Amino acid sequence: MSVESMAKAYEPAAVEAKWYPLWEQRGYFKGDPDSDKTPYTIVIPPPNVTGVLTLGHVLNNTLQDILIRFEKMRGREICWVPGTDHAGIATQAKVEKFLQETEGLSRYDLGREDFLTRVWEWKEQYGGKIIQQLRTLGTACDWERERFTLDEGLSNAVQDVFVTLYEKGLIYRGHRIINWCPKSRTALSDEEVIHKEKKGKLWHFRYPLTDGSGHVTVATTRPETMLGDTAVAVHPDDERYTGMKGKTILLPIVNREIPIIFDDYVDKEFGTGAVKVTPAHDPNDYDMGMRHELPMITVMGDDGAMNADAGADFQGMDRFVCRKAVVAKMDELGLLEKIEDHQHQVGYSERGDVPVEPRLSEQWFVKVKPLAEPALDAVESGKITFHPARWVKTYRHWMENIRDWCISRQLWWGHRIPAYYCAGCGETVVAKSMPAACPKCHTHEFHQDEDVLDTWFSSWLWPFSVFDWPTETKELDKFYPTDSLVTGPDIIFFWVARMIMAGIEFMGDIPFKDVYFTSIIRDEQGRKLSKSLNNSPDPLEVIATYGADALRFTMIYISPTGQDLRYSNEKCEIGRNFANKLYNAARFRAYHGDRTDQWDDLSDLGRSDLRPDDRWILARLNTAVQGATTALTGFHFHEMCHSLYEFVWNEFCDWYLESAKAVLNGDDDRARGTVLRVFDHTFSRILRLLHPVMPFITEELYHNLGFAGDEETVMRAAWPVPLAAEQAAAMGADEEIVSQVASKFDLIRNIRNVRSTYQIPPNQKIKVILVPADENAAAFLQEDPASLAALMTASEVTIATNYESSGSTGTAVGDLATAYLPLAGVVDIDAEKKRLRKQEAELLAFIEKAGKKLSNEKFVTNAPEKVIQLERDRLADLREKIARIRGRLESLA
RNA sequence: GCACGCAUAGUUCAGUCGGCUAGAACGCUGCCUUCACACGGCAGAGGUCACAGGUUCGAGUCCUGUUGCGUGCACCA
Repeated sequence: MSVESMAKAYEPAAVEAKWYPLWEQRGYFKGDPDSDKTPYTIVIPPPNVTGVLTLGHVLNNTLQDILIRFEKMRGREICWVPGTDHAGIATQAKVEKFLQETEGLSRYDLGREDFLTRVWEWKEQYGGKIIQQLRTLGTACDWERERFTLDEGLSNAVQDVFVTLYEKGLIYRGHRIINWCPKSRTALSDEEVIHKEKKGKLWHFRYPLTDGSGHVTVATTRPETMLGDTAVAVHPDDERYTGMKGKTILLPIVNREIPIIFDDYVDKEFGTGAVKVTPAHDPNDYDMGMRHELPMITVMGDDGAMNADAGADFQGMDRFVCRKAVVAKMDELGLLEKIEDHQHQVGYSERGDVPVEPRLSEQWFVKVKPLAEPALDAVESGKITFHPARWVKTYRHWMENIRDWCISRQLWWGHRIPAYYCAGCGETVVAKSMPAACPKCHTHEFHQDEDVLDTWFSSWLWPFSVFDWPTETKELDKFYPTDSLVTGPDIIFFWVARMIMAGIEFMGDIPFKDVYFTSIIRDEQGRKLSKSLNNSPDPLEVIATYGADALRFTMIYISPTGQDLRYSNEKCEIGRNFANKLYNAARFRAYHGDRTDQWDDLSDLGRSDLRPDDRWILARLNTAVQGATTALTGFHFHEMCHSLYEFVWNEFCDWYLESAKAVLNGDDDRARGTVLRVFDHTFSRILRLLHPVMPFITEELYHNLGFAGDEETVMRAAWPVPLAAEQAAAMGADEEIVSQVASKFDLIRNIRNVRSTYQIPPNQKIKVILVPADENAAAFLQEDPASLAALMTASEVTIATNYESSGSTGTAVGDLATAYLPLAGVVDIDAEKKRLRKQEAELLAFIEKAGKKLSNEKFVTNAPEKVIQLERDRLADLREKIARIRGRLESLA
């Protein structure tokens, strides 16, 4: 590609639009079950079919894409299965709202069948938007395998599982108190209830004793439930109430006679020590009700309004309206003793965002304890690894205290429960299809259970249902168990734990080996992103402004390990600027001609063929390759981005590229060729290392610089491996060169500092005389004076054993040498002394510290020899350097 | 209440096994349209590693406690 056709700044839009369709068409993302390669599989956490791309998805899917592309380059047969979740409540609510707004119809107007037809229509038209949006991000998903949790195959798996668990006795139907969402009018699982800290009131009511001998004061946060009270409970040891044994209470307003019961559950210290008991509307009261065989009176309907059993005065009232009415009535009756402010936790429906109502009803449950035990063991034993590991504790706590999972939902959108009830005798038959005849009464008439299943009852099967389980497909054989799961810690119970249970139960094997929990994204003020705060940036806009690569890189670069991530759009400048840096390094390369022929393999090059700076960059590249590989295999994405960023920017561009100019702008063709080979070799590796994070620009530049053929891709290039130790040694790309060149850069920096002090224009070339600190330094500096001159912007670099400065001369004291800069008329003796004295003071502080350490006998006797020697060497170096500074100061005096 | 996490430069964060002068980005100061890049370069300023103890030759790092912030779980009506 010609330099002229390359714009000065990188423009990602066209590049990104060009590559994605090519990748997809050429089938680079396809997972082949017949391949001989070791598979590497990821199943996407299926986003809601109603969803649009959020930053959370960007982070999550970028991480998966990094793993997939990394493992593909490492030679694995990759398979990343995408798809969407039917998201029961969310989708049903969304379509209901849509129908209400567009046609003024409710789901009841349409009826179940027609409503479902409309939801499917809606799904076809508007659903799965996010699937298209993910392509914009560059994700290497195997789109031909896209699945939907409500498609035919997955529904089959769901039914199969339901029937199996029922037959094993792990699914049962029971009359229990469950969490009810009055807005969505459905049961919820415990996990779908969010506890919010709320300021409330504690009302103290007087409940008169039936015999007229006084009253008991009860405290409640929920006055409306008193209409369903069937007892008052006190602690058996509470002396205040010992005389109440056998007595009853005449429940005010309702005028129902209810017993006083004695139960350990009651806390004597709280409130008045007496609790009103409403078994149908409180889980604890329900337990007491069961223990004491109390009647259970439901006083509310499914919409949260009071029913007939609440009494004619309250029937039809909303629960919160009724609360006020009951308090007013009690006050009127003179039975309201006092009202206290009370801070407490109120359970809210995750989806409906209204307080949940504990409600007694007939629901289906999964008995999870037997499933949880092996699932806990899989994580504790290390068969499954969590990253970061601390989530294991959270997981363990939940698994050890797990309660049965309420799986029935009073919705229409979802997998219908495969239970059939005989019209004749009421017999329940659980089967994948409507039974032909009742096994008991031989009736042929059945009706299917009206309820559908919790959405998570299909997603927990996702890692194998996407491969058409229970059919024994070759995909299932090849790609299960999957390798890594990337997801948010917020769904560890909803999804991760349950997938582990299902995998072990139905496949007999764990569903994945590693689980990486992503950061939670917050805005700059640390608030969670939410629609209502209007602080959720639209990733598509960000991509349009900065590019997908920039967004991807930035997200990973700024996400701290295992903590929340603070995001703002401006931070995408990090990724954009970095992409631009890479692009311009490529542009620089293009100025200097076509790709070299032997760019990939440098094994013919020996130490003497290479300049110190070439050897240095090859050694640093080795470190970068090792670092990136270790970081990625350990799921340290953030670390990988930081180290590559620094390598590319601070080492490759700031130093190597500048040093290369010394040769490239010269006229030694052989030397030019070698430097270009080293450049091409290093830059091609940089592009490969960065490809998983920044797929578009790396592919573009890999082609532009001729590293890939027309039909090829950087995706199929091998992941870089460090040089073998012998080869690195033969090339002189070793520790010694790294340390020498670091010292050289220190010297150059010192010289630049002098230039800066005297405001020498950056392009003005000056004479530099170097007096090396010792013979090694002298030999090293002699090796490549050209790069020294280039990096110092020197007209002439003289290496001398000593130098008698005369007149106006600046001095730079570095590790390798003292540099003299004859600068006629600009050097200020006082400024010069000041600068040197500052350097002297700094060194002195370190010398004292090191001296103290070494004169400490305990240090010398206890510390490892290596550490002591290091300290001695350091002290010697510091002393040598400070002597040079002092010498110079004397000569200035 | 229980559990987990966090506290390092103005800000957001790195800092591996305890060991060389604690790093980066953004921001800040000065110089520079220089030949890949002003989405840039060069030079620089900026730190009581929350606090108090302890272990150690040596602590940002390990231990104990304190304070502050955050998250998860939990039936206190």
